[in-house]
Amino acid sequence: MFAPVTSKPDLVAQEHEILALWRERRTFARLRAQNAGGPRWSFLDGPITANNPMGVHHAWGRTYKDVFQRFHAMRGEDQRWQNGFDCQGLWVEVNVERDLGFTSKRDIEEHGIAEFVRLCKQRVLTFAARQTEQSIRLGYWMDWNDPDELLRLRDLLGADPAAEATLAGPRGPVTDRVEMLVGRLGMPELGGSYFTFSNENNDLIWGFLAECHRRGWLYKGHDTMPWCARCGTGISQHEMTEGYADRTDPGLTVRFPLLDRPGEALLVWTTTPWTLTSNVAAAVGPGLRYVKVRQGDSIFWLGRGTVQQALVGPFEILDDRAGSELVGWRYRGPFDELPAVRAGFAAGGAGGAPYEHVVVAWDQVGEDEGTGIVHIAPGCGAEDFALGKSLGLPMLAPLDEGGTFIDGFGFLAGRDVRDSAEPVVEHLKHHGLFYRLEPIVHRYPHCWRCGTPLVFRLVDEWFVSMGPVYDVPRDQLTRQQVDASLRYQIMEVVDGIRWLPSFGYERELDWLLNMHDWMISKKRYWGLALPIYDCAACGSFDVVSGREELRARAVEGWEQLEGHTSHRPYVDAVRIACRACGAPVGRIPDVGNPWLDAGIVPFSTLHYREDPAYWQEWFPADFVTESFPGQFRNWFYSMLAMSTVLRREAPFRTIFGYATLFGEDGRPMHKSWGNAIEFDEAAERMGVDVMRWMYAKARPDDNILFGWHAADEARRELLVLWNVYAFFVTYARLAGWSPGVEAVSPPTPSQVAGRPPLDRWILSRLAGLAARVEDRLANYDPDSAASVISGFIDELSTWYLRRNRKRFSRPDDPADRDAAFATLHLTLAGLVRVLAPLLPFLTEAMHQNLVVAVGLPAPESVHLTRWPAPELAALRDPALEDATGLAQRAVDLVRTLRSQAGLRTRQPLARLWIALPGVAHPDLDALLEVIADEVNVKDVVRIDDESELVERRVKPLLPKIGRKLGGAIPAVMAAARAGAFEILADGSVSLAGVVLAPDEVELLVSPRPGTAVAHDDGLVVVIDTELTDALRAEGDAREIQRAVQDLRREAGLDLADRIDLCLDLGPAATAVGPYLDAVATETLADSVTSGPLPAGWSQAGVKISGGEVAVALRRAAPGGQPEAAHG
RNA sequence: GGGGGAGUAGCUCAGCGGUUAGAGCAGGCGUCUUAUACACGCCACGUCGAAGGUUCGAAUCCUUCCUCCCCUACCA
Repeated sequence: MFAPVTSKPDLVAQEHEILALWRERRTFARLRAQNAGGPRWSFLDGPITANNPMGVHHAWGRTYKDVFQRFHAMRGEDQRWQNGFDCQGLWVEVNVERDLGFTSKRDIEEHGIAEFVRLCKQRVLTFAARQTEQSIRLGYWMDWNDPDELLRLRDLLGADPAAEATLAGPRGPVTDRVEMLVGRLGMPELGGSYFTFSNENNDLIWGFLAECHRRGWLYKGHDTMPWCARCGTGISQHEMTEGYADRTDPGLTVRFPLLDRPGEALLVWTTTPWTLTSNVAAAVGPGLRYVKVRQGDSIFWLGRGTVQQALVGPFEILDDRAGSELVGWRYRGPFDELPAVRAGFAAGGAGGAPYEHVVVAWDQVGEDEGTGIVHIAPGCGAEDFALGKSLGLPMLAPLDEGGTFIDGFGFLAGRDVRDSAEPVVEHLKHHGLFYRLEPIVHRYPHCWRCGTPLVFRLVDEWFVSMGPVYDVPRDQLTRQQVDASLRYQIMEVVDGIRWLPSFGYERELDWLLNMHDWMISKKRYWGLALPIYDCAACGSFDVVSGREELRARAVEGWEQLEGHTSHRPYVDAVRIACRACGAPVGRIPDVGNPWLDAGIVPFSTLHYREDPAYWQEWFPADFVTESFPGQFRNWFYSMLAMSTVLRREAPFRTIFGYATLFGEDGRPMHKSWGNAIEFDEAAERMGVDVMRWMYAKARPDDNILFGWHAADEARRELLVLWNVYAFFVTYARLAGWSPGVEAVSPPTPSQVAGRPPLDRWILSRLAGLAARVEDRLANYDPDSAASVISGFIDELSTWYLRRNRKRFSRPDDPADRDAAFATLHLTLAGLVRVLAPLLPFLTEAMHQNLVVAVGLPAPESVHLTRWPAPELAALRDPALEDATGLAQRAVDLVRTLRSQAGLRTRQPLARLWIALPGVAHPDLDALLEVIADEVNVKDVVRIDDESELVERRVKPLLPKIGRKLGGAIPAVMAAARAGAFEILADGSVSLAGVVLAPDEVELLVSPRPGTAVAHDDGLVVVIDTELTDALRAEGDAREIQRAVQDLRREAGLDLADRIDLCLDLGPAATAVGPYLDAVATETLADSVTSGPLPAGWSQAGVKISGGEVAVALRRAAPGGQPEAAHG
């Protein structure tokens, strides 16, 4: 017997029950065991940063991951089920700093790097545990670590990283030092999620870098890079994605007095006053015109095209020269008295001779902004650096890592660059160099992590060369050219990948073509220790390929690393002998760009090094998916680059990208905007199946607008399904119906041949659904799968069930009733399997009741069943589906007609005529009865010739005749609309003085007003609107019945309660009398009496055609009627 | 700054040469229903961002402009 089902389910409570059920029965472990050894489907998880609780935007991607994994599991495919956590890098550092109240790198060093790194590891474990719990709540099936164990490990790490501890692994307990256990997480002996801080991950990155070095692609660059003063690190081009934001800066115009032209000065504009301290040149455009102007006592030089924007107040033009004539003029710099400037100029530029400020030519100079004369500080700007390098100018670098002016910069020394604008301006004013200051708003790069505006700083960083860009199309490159350029090799790999949506392919290629070399170093603490050994003695450098090599080559400090993971500070202690000169050399202090950590995952997690056979089996991944904004230059890129270097092949076959999640108002979720929804809150208020349904239905390449209203909409849809299920269970319980064994064996067409056409129809639709959804999911098209399912639920509810409702509640034909139950049961049980990957909880709840609770010999979880399409395939009957579709449309047409004629459906009609030209199907007669029943018509008459019921129209086909007729078109169209045409014998049409060939027009039929409606297939329906007294009386009886049913509900009666009924019919009594038996049956009335209504009964009035009628009822005394209760 | 996309009903969007511009949601009215949750029917003259142009015909193609979004960038 099925367990009772409420029509108002508590989905959230139910989800918690299902989670407990899965835990208790170890359902996921059984699924893995069941599929072990099956054909492989390799999914590679993009690691989620374990730095905060997961958000609803993560839940979107994780829903996709779970849907596809569950789907492939239902096809019997073996999978790895490994989640990943991204662990290293600035994300974590910034939060740990914040927790500790740190504001600079000095704070970290004073606190101790070892302790800081340990806190970073602990933070990762904290949020890995948290995200694990949340993911489990989402129904995301993965080989999760026990979150409590992760937290225990975190606490042990905090207590004593060197202590021994034991973890339970899939192959038995593993004992090691706590720190090393943390480093071994995700390895086969421990199982569970992979962590990018793992020993294996870091070691394989060393191998990758060593390989880059072996090929000569790794180098140290000396350049001005964008730099975050707060984080104390360079920002690579890869990280600039979300780094630009509008910012207001001082737009400062200053005077550079000319040494050889007394009283004259260059006017120079800058938005970064601090860089004036390091000015070495002023650049003019050699092709631009420059003018000398007088303003009061002052004489300035500036670009002719800039005088309006740059000058304040009246001026007089005294001279006009080409920029090239200004080149070589000497001027006095704004900060010449600073020791650092004097020293730098004395040392000179590339030539070594002492240097003076001078005007130089630069073809990049424009006149759109500023004064047409550009202040050049090669130590403070990327383009300045390039220019300075080409001209051999001296370079002044005023800032240290923390963005503080270094010694030698006088009154600015020790001052933070972010607070330097005002003192610089004061200094200029004091020295008479100030001209003008006004704020300017412009796009300026900011640190992607902490939001601090970046400065440009002269630094040494390490790069992986992407190779040359050739000035020819890709298909004209030679083999040698490609072999010499990593970027083109990656492009070749990209060619072999399926990109969804397809524009991803173009975008990735575009990025690859335009990207700069990959800056991999970060002057930070928590991250991959770059295995680069840069020898100060001889200037050569070496890259160590792994921890084993380091051990073998260590000449000192190994004992300090022993027992620790290869992180700072312990790894910094090790020195090796320089291969070139033999001197002991230590590691550079830099850590790695975090995308190295995620990019190596196709190798590290698949045991590339330790188990090549395993790697061969699972590489490349069949599928990866992440949100695409930003990932083209991050995870996608780093995986592609690393796989290309190591193997020159694609690390994944299909990549599925999806867009961005916003709040319901279309803006990014933001706590202070009130549109943010936390994952936990969403899960416990809307339920995760509702969330998953929203995600599944969203178009992946569109942004999703997530909110409570959207959730209500999704929930309503799920409740339609739930209500079908609740209906089924309610009536099956009332009827005492249970499914037989045949309910779980694939039904054959002959088994269902005797059932009514609508039964066979819904089963055919189900079979089609399973096939279609399989096709969609196999092609990574989840939204289309969801909408197909949506359509099916709709027709199951509003057509199949609506039409067949009575069959479930009537005992008069038990065979038919059982057929209805069996059909609906099979349909629901099958639908649940098709939906299982998308809605794991709702479907499991239904499966438990529909299949498991009644003892059917089937898997104990819907997620252990196989994809149902193959076993259902034989039930497909396209011809029946077509015929039924026609009937559905006919019903729609009749409803429209009734509505137009003011005849409610409750009022029976004598007959309708229907024309079905050319339709023949063995079930047609039965379907016509379905129509008659649905629209409450006594008799359906099929006619072949609809000509008397319709009028003809002609529709000229404009695309065909447009060119030919030209200006005559308006007249032709008007004639067609007016019906002023003649159909000639050969089928051509004459109108408005023109004859159109048969293939130039379309002949249509349309209803004569007030009678019928034609449909596109030539389907025509007409109703007989004439009402006889008998029809009216029957309609009245139905009206009374409706009133009684409403009254039952008002009185709070149960579905099966029997009643005593009393009617005060008045003059209508005679006419309605013959139909009262039927009313009694439908309303479960044991007795029907007439006359004045008894006091104390529930009462109501109802209008019928014959006047006003009053009804009253009460619950009948139990046992008053021997007949068994039936709905 | 460069490149791309988009501006259509209150909201989300479809239509992308064919004369009467559609759908879903929200709203209004009605119908059906002891599955009370729905569903169905009807209701949209909206300057199709603005202005020009091409055409028999423009939301659709072209030009200019306005607004927004995305990608991209070393601009002072």
